[in-house]
Amino acid sequence: MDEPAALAAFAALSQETRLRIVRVLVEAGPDGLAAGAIGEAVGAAGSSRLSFHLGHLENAGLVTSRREGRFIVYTAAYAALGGLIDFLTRDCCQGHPEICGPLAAPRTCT
Amino acid sequence: MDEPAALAAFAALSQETRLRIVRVLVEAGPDGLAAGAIGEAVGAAGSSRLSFHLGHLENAGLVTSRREGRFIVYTAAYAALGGLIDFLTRDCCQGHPEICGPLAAPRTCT
DNA sequence: TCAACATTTCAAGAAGTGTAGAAATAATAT
DNA sequence: ATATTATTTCTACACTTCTTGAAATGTTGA
Repeated sequence: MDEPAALAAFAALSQETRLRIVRVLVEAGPDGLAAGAIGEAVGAAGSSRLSFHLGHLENAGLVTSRREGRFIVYTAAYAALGGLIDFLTRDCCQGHPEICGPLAAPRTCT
Repeated sequence: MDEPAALAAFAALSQETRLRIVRVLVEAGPDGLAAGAIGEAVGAAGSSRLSFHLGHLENAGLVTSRREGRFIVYTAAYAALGGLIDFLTRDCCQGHPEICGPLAAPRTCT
């Protein structure tokens, strides 16, 4: 992930509704979730607002979409999220690995 | 780091000048850098623009400041950056550790 | 105390972002 | 064909953010 992509990702995640969408999609797993279900989960059902935010996230590369019958199913882009984590980690250790200490330790899933 | 703090951090990092400031400060290490030096490094010297962005970053908890004689010295808040990385990592693995795979691997400094 | 330096605060305008409702598109079922 | 369901696109407006220049604040040295 390069700087422009990271900027876009940060901008996408800096909005409550969008951050919620990403979390919901991450929980949903690789199968993804239809727009309607996402809307219900984040409290923006059937609205143009949802489309707006989903579009923003897709633009930033944090989610992908596919049509499935009547539904449009969104999925978290795990690779992009990982790339963002790497970007931050790199930034934080830049030239001074000793500073970050615990940051360089493995992060495990709880 | 909780959700509101993460939102503020993402918002702070979603701006080119501010992202540059953070990178410069991380490189500078724990001694930090005076506002003037930061301004030169990021191409916003002697401007109120710089203050605006530094204030934004400080508000988000990503940098701290202290007066040193005539200078005001800013330092990267490494703990906050680490907290943000943890937040993202947690989000990404939420309920589905097997999904993230490589994300759960140790991140090392290069 | 006065002058110079480093940085911030203030005020105003331009640009960008988020929200809401109505109309448009796409797929399915009758 | 028509109606129904799912979602997006369009338009307009309120709100926030970024930038700029001028004035104010705090610190040091002569």
